[in-house]
Amino acid sequence: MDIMSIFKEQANELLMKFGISKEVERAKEGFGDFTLPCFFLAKKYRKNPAEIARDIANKIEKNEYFDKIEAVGPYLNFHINQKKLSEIVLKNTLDEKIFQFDKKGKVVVEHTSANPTGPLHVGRARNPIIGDTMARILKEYGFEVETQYFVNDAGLQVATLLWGIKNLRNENEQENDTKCDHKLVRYYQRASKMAKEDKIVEKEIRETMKNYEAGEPELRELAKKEIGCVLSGISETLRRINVEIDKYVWESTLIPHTREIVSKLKEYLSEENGAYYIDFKKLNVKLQKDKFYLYRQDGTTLYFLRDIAYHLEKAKKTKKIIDVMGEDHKLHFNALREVLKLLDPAIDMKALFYSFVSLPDGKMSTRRGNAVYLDDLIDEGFKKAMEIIKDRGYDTNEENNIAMAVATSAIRYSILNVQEEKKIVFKWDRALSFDGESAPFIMYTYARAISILSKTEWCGEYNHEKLTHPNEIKLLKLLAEYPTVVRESVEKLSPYIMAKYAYSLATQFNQFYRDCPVLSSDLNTKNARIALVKAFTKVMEHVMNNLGISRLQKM
RNA sequence: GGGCGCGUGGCCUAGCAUGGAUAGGGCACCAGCCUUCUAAGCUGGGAAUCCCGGGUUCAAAUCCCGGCGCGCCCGCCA
Repeated sequence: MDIMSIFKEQANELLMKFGISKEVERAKEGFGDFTLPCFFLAKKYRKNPAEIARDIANKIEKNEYFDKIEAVGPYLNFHINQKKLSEIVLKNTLDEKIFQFDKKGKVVVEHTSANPTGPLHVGRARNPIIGDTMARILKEYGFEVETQYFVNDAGLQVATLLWGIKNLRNENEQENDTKCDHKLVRYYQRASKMAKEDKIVEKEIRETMKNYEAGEPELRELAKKEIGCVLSGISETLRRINVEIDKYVWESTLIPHTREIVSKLKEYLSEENGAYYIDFKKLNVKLQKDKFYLYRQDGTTLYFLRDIAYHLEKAKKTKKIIDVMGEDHKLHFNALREVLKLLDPAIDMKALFYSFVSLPDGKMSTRRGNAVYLDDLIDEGFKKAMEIIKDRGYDTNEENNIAMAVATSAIRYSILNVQEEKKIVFKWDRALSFDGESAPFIMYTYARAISILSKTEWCGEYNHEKLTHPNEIKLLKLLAEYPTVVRESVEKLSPYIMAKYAYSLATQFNQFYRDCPVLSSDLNTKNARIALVKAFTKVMEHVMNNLGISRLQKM
């Protein structure tokens, strides 16, 4: 239930009586709640906007939803009736109607899909954090969400890893890392370096890829074991930052379907030295390039083809598909969408693109070995949090829980708090910020609220008219925004809208906390304030859940 | 060279879609606030040519055109 729109519609209705169909806008802080800038009426009435605003303000009928409708210069400002506001917000939040959204059917959200050649690094981490958060918000909005990870076990990168494991691993080598992703990445790094310098190695890797696609049992076995192991390392890291993937789809399982798909695309195909590509000139689609290769000269499949097969597979489940991808995939995605349009016109594909996370001195790359691993960042955050809480009298178990929750939530938030299309330059102190606009700030605020509730018994009754302090009213208004925030995050496919909301909600609660004592107030005020704190914790729980930020009762 | 995205105090960031009222936050810095619901908090302060130049408009950070800078893409890699 969208509470703010109830008030907005009331305002629009009042204006309809003047023949004004332009909708009111949200007013700036200090100018009421909604406003109608009257400039656009100036020509029609041949009067200056301020005069028009004044005229309307004099004639307009108020109703129970508004206290005051006044002209301020050329603006007509609407002030919401506070009692009506507190009544509606408290009631609908406490009985959870504010969290009810229409059911919207299935959607597949693909995210992360990092090559299983090594540990997740901080550059890659933007994908699961944005993807998982988007999936959570879609769920909240009423979608039935399935998240998927496309496991690239068929391409050149993975063949490089397999070749490396087969040829470079020896029993004398110390493999101190306990996680496979960290243990095996060295072979990938060495093998790709060798392939660059040595034509024979490169040829062998291509041979490996070919044999793997052809289904050679020994290689299949090796891949299943070792890639599976790297992947379990990656998913363990993901779990540490509260990311759970519903389904892993291995690329190699799709290769058998590719022949059939290609036969349907025959009329758009061209051949060059035995390699096949889709010619976008034949599709009459203008992209930055025309040739999208499906098969190599040696007959092995290419990512573009496998991705077509994968998306058709997704489309069997639902036509609504959302891909979370780095901005480097934009051209690929546009081409993919065009091809899928031919194969299944009902497919509704959307993409959430994000820009890269780089290091101050340039790109992060597993292959080049200059990446900051996500596991290391989490460990570092854990240490930092431990340092802060070690003298606060928690037992070891609690300490570990709190420090881990703080570290992982802080990392998630530092990514989510930036608009997706802005690039991020990684800095340790920024990624692990615990003050100001950060997850720990939000978690701390929540813990404060919980602490109040834990110190009192509440009868469940309240008189909403007791809430009159400006910081009570502001908090109520912000709570009322929740459904709008969810909807906007979904419509714009932008989790950061939710992240910004979490911060403003926490900030506003802290203002309330400072000015409006709960437990020491007279009984009626106390009960109303408890209701408000309760409402706040309910909304905040949903917000934190949307963002994948852990909730702590104490910290 | 072409395409896409970004450019806001020392650093980071919101606002830009749908032009409007003092450009909102955070970090860092300075000065304050813990005998009263958790100081990971709160209050106050200094700090901005909204990349540059044109244009549209009563009004431009926001729209249009032209530059500049940065990132990404233009692979029989993914």
